[in-house]
Amino acid sequence: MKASSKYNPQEIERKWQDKWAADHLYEVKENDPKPKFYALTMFPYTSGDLHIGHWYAMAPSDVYARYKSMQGYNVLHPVGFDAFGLPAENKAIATGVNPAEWTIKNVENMRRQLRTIGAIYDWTREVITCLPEYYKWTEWFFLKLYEAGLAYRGKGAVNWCPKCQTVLANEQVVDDGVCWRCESIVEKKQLEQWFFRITKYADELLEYKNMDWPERIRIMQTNWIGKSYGADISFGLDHPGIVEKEIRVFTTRPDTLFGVTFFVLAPEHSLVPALTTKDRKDEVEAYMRKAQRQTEFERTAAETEKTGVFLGSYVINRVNGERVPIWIADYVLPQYGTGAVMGVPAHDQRDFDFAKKYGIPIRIVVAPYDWDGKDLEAAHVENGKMVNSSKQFDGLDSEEMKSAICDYLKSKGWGGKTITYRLRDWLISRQRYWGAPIPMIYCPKCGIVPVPEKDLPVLLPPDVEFRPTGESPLKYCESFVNTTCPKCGGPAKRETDTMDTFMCSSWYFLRYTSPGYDKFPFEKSKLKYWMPVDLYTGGAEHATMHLLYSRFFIKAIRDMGLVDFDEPFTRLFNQGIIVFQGEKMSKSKGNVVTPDDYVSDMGADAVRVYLMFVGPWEQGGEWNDNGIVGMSRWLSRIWKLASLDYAAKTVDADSEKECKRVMHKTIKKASEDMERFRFNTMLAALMEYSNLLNKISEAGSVSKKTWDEAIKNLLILIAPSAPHMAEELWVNLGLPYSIHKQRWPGWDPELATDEEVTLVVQINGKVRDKLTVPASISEDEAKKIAFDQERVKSYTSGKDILKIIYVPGKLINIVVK
RNA sequence: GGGGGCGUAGCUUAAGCGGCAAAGCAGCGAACUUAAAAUUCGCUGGUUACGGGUUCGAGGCCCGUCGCCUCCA
Repeated sequence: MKASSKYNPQEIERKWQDKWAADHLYEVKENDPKPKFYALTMFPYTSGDLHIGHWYAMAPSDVYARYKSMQGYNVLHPVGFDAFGLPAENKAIATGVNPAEWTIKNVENMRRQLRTIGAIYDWTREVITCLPEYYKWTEWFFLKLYEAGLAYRGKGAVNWCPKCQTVLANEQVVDDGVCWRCESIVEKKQLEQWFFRITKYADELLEYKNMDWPERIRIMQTNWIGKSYGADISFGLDHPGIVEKEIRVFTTRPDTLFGVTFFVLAPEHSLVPALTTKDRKDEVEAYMRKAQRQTEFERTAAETEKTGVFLGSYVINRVNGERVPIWIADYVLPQYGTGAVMGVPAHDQRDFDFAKKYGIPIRIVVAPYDWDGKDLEAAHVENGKMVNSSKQFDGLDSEEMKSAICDYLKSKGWGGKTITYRLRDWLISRQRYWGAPIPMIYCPKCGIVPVPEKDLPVLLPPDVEFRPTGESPLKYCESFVNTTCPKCGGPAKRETDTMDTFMCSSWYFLRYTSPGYDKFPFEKSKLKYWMPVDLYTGGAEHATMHLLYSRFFIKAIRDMGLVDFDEPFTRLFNQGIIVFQGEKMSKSKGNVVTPDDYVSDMGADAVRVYLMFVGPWEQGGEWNDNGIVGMSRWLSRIWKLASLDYAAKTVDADSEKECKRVMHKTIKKASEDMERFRFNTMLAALMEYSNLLNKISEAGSVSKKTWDEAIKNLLILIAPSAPHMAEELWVNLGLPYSIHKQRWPGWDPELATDEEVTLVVQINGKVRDKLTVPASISEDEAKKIAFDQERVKSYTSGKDILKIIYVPGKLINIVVK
């Protein structure tokens, strides 16, 4: 039984992975009397290699899933691959290798790497989004969204990435206006594209119904949706040669309407050429060209100086009949609101700077409550009392003014209260090959016709030519493009754009519930059993992309009657980032840590345990080669402890008690830390526990029975974290296979509390003595003992005792003078 | 510029309520060894970023400064 005295992870890890698989130990069934728990980790993109970041996402979530399973839940913890996407296609363009081949090869490698983690993945449920059996249903969902009026074709200024040769959704343009994937500067293009009507759900997306999500992510989504209350206001236009008689603006500050002293259009605004007077023409055109060259970020950043040009013409502020000069300025963007804003320098800092620069009057209409009548040094953006706004409104508080002016505008037909959102509809067309085809047909007679359901999937043609220009090969694939109209049977052309891969990831968690089902995207009864996801873990970078899209998707199909819940992910948790040498790991910096070497060297259990120990999971941590060695040594010490032939020598009651007490304390601590994902502190507690057991083993101070129980619990507590080692030691002790089917232990609160405590005695806040007393000691008794101490007497004799502070179980502080 | 978070031993992190500043690694020493590695035992290591305040008592609370991260503009 004690044959293998040395910890040899290479040998046992492989052995148990094979045995668990052969025994179908982790395959999950729905007909289980235990309560269900769906623990999901964001599936990886098929980049080809599993790096340490993947491990950091997957190993701790596996620990938690295992813990839930030992607690008596029927746990679904699946894995799959996000397999469509640009890198595969770029590879094809560069090297000629087929994207499907490249991807599947990567899947195979990553699958092999994933198996080394030793997770409880049920591999029978694996999902790969680029396989026809999966993307058939992605297309099917597109058709359903189209039928529901949630997918439409629209024209607009879109984000175009010149390097990826495709359009991007707003969410996919990050930081300084660059592509989220390749960091090229994004350009604007006018194109016809497919959109999903996510804005229809803007309000419901702000509800976060029954969602236990980090505040941070909710704030990011709320900011992204950007609901703002304000007013829509019409300004009069009377210009020879222009049919329009008004320009409308949106503002969140209708209360400042009487303070308007200039009016700004985006340089791209369609009325700009007509509104430009002859003498201003050259200057205006030069300015428009300059604006075009700048990125959105450069134009709107707070640091860049605001510039503009007067057009020479005017709008009418209807509430006071004033002629307001029209300017163009690059800080106004055509795609936000109406591409026009009213300039109120007294109450908006950007407008203030602009007015100062060009000598435009600054008129105060919202007076600060303590205003002395002097000019402002900076814009007054807070509330105040209305002035200079006609008799009807002067004296109102600016908050009251907001609704008063809106009512007034409405009564005159000049506008009124309105709500706007920053959120735009989700642009899902991609001019690329490696994605799920959009199942639509263009017929010269019938127009846009959806592919009938029975003809799904629209398959990607395997034999296409990848051009170095980056253009989609589908456009030039005759056999793909040319088809017949399902309505009239005449010749027609297929849509050659494919779907944004975020569409694939908006429903993959549904597919895990019904592996291989071919009549529908999921089996309704199984979906009903598992969904919603109880715990979803992954990186925070998906806050306004994947996580928002998935929420929209579920709401959309709920309204079609396909599911009966409102939100896909009940609890969300974001792990932090593992850095190396103080920097985020990236291929370009060449500081990527590959887990494979560490796994073959020290074992998967050591890597798992180390990643759990580097810091709180949500915070991430620093990868350090020395650190993992320490963890590996600790596992070796546990190996030794659990393998040694324990013999009781001098059994004493105190040691027995202490052993049991620490055991119960450790169970308590480990359970509580598990619930909070504080794996690092859980392991610290397990270390202290194993250190104690080590001392006991040398002294032989507890009975064999107590020892066996202590070791048994140690192994169970470490089983989720180091599953291979725990299983091997468990079986070696002759205990019934498998440790992973054992119940997580409970603790006895009475046994977990200390019988004796150390009471600190302070004089004037300084520690002067320490007493060991029974935990149940009364206040009077404690004080009496404290004052009996010689050390205490030496500090108190001859002095006045002003105050005694007693904190039960902690300290006595005697204040003397 | 605004919101949020963080700053504790050389490194990575602990200290639910304000109440003994801890652990792992690294470092040093010892045992074992011909020697080393490995292992075991022991030790060292602190102005809790800085400056003020509240309190009997502050790593924690309040105010200010500096540095880093993050979201928004």
